[in-house]
Amino acid sequence: MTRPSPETTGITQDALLPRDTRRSLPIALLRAREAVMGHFRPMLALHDVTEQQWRVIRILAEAGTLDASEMADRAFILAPSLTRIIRSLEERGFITKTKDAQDGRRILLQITPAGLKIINEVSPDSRTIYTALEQRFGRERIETLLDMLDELATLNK
Amino acid sequence: MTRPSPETTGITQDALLPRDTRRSLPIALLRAREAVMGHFRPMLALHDVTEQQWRVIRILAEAGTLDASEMADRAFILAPSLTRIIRSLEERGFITKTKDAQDGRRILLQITPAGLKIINEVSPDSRTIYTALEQRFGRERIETLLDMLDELATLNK
DNA sequence: TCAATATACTTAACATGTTAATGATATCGA
DNA sequence: TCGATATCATTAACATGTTAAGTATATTGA
Repeated sequence: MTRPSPETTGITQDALLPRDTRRSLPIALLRAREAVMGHFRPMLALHDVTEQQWRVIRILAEAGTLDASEMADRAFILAPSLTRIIRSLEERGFITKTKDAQDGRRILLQITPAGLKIINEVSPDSRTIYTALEQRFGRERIETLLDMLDELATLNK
Repeated sequence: MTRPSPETTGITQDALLPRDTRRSLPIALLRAREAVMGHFRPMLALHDVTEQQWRVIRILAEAGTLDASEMADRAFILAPSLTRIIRSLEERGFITKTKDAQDGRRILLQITPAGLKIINEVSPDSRTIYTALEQRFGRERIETLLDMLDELATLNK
């Protein structure tokens, strides 16, 4: 995995070139994420939920009632996307949406029995996949990786 | 950062619950990636290029002429997205698109002088941001992280 | 109290992600 | 040689990402 010589790159002013793309942190993060999701996505598709829809109902099951802002934080979904996902999940009967009585700006989200049903259907498959990943990559190393990723994510906070 | 007790989560059947969302590898990868791109995106926006457009012209500058499939591999962009990005970059005069004479299915991509101009404008800013990141996170640790991410991405190949 | 400001969510507009289907060209094999 | 199959790129359709603007409600401070 050495960098090709300038003669083969079509460019010679090496000092002006950006970093080697193959060691780019953003792309490496994308590839890794995609590799991981590649294991989960087909299974989620079988249950007819998208990755983001799954994140939202899963977090609701985990945390109980949440308002949209907190959900956006936890699921790491931007507000405009969340608005659409909430609409879709509500139409499909997986969650309910009510206005907060104390603060009329806030929208409270709650999972429904149908939502819990999906959770119970998907969770075993999800666990199986995750366990296999853990065994292949190593539980310890996943923990290490999670710690590094968290540090990277919170560098400027 | 301990998991809340079941009483506060709205759920009691813990065995059926998915893994703790806060230690989810896909979300952690997303957060980390977003944190990194958060440094670069505003700068790219000033130069009026998206992250993906930047990846494409940067790889073209690095590698010379490439066909669309190879570009998709290297930039980690799916073919349908790449089709649109190529159209946009061609309209803006940053790349040229020609049919391969040997294989009529393939599209050959090449960077233009205008494309190189953008590279030369953006690269210094990009390097500055990356260097700052390296200093804060540690060059060694970035290398370690890149290795782990690469391994994760290639687990099933 | 009330005007200015801030916050929570939504909408708009455009770019990209994702899967499936399609069209065009190459390649393979009987 | 030619039909079956594979490969490359595009299109279609829908979901999400991203930034900016808009709407409604809360909060603040003179």
